[in-house]
Amino acid sequence: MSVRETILRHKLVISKLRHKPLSWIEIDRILQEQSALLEYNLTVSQRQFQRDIADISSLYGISIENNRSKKQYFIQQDTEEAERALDAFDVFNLMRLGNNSSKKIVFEQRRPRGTEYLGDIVYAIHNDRALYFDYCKYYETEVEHRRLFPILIKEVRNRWYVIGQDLDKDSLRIFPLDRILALEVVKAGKFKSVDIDPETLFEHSFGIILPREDQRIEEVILSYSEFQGNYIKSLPLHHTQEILVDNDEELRVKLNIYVTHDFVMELLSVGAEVKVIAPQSLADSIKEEYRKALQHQS
DNA sequence: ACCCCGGTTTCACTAATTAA
DNA sequence: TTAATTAGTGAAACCGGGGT
Repeated sequence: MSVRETILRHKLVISKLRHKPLSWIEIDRILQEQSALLEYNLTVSQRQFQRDIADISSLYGISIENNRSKKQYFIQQDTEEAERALDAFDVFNLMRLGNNSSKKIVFEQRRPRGTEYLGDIVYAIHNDRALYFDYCKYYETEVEHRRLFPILIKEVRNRWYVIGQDLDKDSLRIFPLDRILALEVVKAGKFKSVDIDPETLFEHSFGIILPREDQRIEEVILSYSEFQGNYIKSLPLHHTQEILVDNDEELRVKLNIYVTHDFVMELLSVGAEVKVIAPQSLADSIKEEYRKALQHQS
């Protein structure tokens, strides 16, 4: 009957349901078993369980539904957000339950990600507001004031970015949120029409680097070692990734993207695990990078 | 000692779905 | 189509903990 019990119950229900759908009878049984195991009483009435479902939905954005023909509850998961919500929920619980500086859980060290501004920025985008903020170009040293008309926010590799029209420079700019300070949402009606489709803007970009004016989308074919191929299969480089060959010698994939600097760096980061099949220009620039790297070492 | 609050249970009822 | 079963909802009462 404590808050702790409620949270524990939510966690248990979600993790079990995530594993497989369960009927109320089964859920009740699981809660009973766990109550015997732990020193908490997690058993509740079915009515309360209904409220839990509602609470879980509003707290974590995870929606539990019932399949009436099978009489089973299950987690409705057909969106990316739902998946994200579950991830966030896992981490949340890890941090809560593994509390008071347990040495058994090691989190990656990271700086604040600027996510505290996410809400404001989303609001500004929806309501055609401008953003005024200070931007630290190089960590903490110099700060410049920026005025931006935000168009979209995007997450790339655990970092959030806001993309918009710079009101002073009158061009499209990208700012990582973790270097934004003192953000203000300001009314700025006149800077409206920006001719950009957020859906397609980054469609063929590897990360958040926008292609140059004259840059073309290229068909990139890569051959990964079997070992590295497993990573590539589970976490595709790009949503256009297509598997051409998958055997015990190589994983060959095709991507349709702009070859930008960050993409080249990504390929370099796995060293000899990847071979560029096409285009030749990319293979050349990889070779060139390695050649320079060799020269740097005495 | 007392009250208040929030989570919980109980109960009565409705809605949806399946079985007959 | 109807009856039966079960999920879902609302209201009221209950109860334990925390604060005054």
